[in-house]
Amino acid sequence: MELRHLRYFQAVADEKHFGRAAARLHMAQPPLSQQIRQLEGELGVDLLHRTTRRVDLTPAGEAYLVRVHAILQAVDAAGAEAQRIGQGLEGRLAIGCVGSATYSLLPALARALRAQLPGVDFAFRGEMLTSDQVVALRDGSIDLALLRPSGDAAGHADLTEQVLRQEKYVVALPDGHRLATRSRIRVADLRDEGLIVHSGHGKSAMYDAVVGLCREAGFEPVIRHEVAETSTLVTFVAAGLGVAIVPEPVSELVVAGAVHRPLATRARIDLVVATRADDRSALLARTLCVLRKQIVA
Amino acid sequence: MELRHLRYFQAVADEKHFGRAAARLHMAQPPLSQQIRQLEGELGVDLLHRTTRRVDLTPAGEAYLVRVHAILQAVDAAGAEAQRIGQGLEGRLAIGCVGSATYSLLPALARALRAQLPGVDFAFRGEMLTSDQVVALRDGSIDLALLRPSGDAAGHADLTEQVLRQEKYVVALPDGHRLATRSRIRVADLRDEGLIVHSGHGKSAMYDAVVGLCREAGFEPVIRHEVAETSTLVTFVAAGLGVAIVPEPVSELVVAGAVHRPLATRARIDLVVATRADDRSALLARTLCVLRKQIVA
DNA sequence: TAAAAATACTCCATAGGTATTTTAT
DNA sequence: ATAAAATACCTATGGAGTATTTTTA
Repeated sequence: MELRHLRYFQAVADEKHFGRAAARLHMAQPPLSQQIRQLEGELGVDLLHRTTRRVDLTPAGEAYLVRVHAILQAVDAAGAEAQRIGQGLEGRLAIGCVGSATYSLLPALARALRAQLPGVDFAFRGEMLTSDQVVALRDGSIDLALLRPSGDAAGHADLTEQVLRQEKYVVALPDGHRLATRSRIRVADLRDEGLIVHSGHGKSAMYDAVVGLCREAGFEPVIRHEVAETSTLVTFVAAGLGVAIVPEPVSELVVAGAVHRPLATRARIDLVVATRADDRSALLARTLCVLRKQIVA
Repeated sequence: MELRHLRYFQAVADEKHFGRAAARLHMAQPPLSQQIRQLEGELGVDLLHRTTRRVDLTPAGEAYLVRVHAILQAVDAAGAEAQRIGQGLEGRLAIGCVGSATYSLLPALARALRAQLPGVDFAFRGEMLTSDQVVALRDGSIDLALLRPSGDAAGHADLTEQVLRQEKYVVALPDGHRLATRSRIRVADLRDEGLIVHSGHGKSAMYDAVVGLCREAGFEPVIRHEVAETSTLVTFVAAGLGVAIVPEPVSELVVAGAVHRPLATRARIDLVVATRADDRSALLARTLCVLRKQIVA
C-alpha cells in the first residue's frame, strides 16, 4: 500500500464519483478504479459501495476515511516540521554561560532569542564553570557555551571557539571601603586586601585570571574566600568579607552594600563562544547570528 | 512522496547503515540511497548525515522519524480497524423495540450482543411505536427494528421484514379482579370491562390488534385509558383502572397488584424484525444472527 | 437507454538491479 | 586501504492511458 492509494481513496470518497475524482487527480478513470480495487483487495474490505448512479462509503470506508484524512495531514505536518527544523526555526538548543556573564549578557540574549526565534525551545544554564561547559558541549547537554579562555586551547580541537568581546576589569568593594572613594584602582592597591575569588584553580578561568593579574603586579594575592557563584561573590563583598576583581559586566548585578570601581590595567578578559566543531545545525547558526548582533548592540 | 519513502527512511534510521537497511528491506543498496535522496529532495531538508563509517540523523531527521513511526502505525491501525468493521466486529448499531418486547426480549438481547460482539457500540431504544420505528429505520437513526406487523406491508418495499415469533395473548388484571381466579379467559369475557390500550390508532399496532380481537368476539371494546408505554399500561392495570390484552412476554414485567392470565384464542401477534433492505453491513448480519439464536433459546 | 464503473490492452515512467566510482576514515 | 555511500546504466514491473464492455437505475 502507498500514500497514492490513500489520496485516491480520499478523492473518490469526497467526490462520490470515480470520474470526477479522476479529473481532480488529473488522471483517467480506469486506473483510479484499479488503484481503489487494489486498496480494497489489500485491506480485504470493501470501502465503497458502487452503483452506476453514485458511489457511497461502506461503514468500513467511513471509518477508514477519517483515519486517512488524519494520516495525510500528519504526512504534510511531518514534512513541514522537518523543514522548519532544517531551517533552524524550530527545535531545542541548550546554552551554557559562565557566572560572570550570567547576570548581564544571558538575560538580554534570552530575550533576543525568544523574540527572533519564537519556535525554538531554548534552555539556559547560567553559572557554569568553563571546564564544565567543555564537558557539557562534548556530551551534548549544551550546544553553545559562553565561557572564558582556558589554558589548554590545544585540547579543544573538536570545539570551535571565537572571542565575542574583551571585557575590562572592575573591583568590587564593600560600601564604606577605603578604596571606594577612588575613581580608579590599581591592582597593586589590592596587595593587602583579602580577595574573594571563584573557586578552584583549573576549573574557574576567573580564578586563574585574577591570580595572574596580582602576580603581574608583583604580589601573591591573599585569598580570603572561594565561592562557586558570581552572585555569592558579590554578596560576600557587600558583607565586607573582602574585595574582588571581576569582569566589568558583573557590575550590572546590583547588590546593596557593594560598589564597583574601574581597575587601572590594560589587561582584558575574553568572553568566548564555543560550539562543537561538527555541529552544522541551522539552529546553531541562527542562534550565533542573534548572539553576535546582541554583542554589537 | 509515498509510504515507501517513509518505510525506507525508518529502516535506514533504525539501522544507521544503508547496506543493512537495504538487506532488511530485501532490496539493493543503491535504489535505497536514491529513494532516501528523493525524499530529502522533496522535503527540502537533509534527514541524514552520511559519513562512510556511519549514518546518523540530523535534528530534522530525528523529528521526522518520530512522526514517521506514528504515521506508519496509523496506516496499519486504519487498515485493521476497517477490516474489523468490514467483518462486523466493530462499529455502531442502533436497535429499536416496541414496548411489548422492551421488558422481555430487549434486555436479554442486549446481554447476548454485548457478550458476542464486545467491540460493537450498540444503542437500544425501547418503547418505540411500530410506525416510529419505520421512520427511524429509513432515516438511519436505527438500523434494526423489533416491531409488530403494520397494516400497510405494501408501503415497506424498502424494508426487509421477517417474523421472529408468534406470541400468545394474555390478559392483565388487577389482583382481586373477578376474572383473576380463572385459569383462562375468553375475549368475550371482557365485553363489559374497561380496557387500557396503547395509544393511537394507526400508530400502535397493539391498539389495532386488541380492537380487532374484540370485534371478532362480537363487541366494541370500551376503551378506558390510552397510554404510551407498556410499563404505564401494566401499572394502570395494577392500580385497578382497567384490564388489558397484551402479548405474553409482557407478563415478564412484574408489577405488584397486576396478574396475567392466558387469553383463550388461537390469535397470535407476530414479533417482526425489520431492517433496511439495502443494508448489507456485516455488523447487521451478525446482529441478526445473535438475535435469532436468542429467539430459539 | 444513458451514465458510470469495470475490463482489456498498451505503453512508458520509474523502482529496483548490477557494476563501478567516489569518499572519508 | 577499506568500508560504505553515490553514481551510471540497465531492466522490467506496474501505474496510467485509450478503447471498449458491462451494469443498473
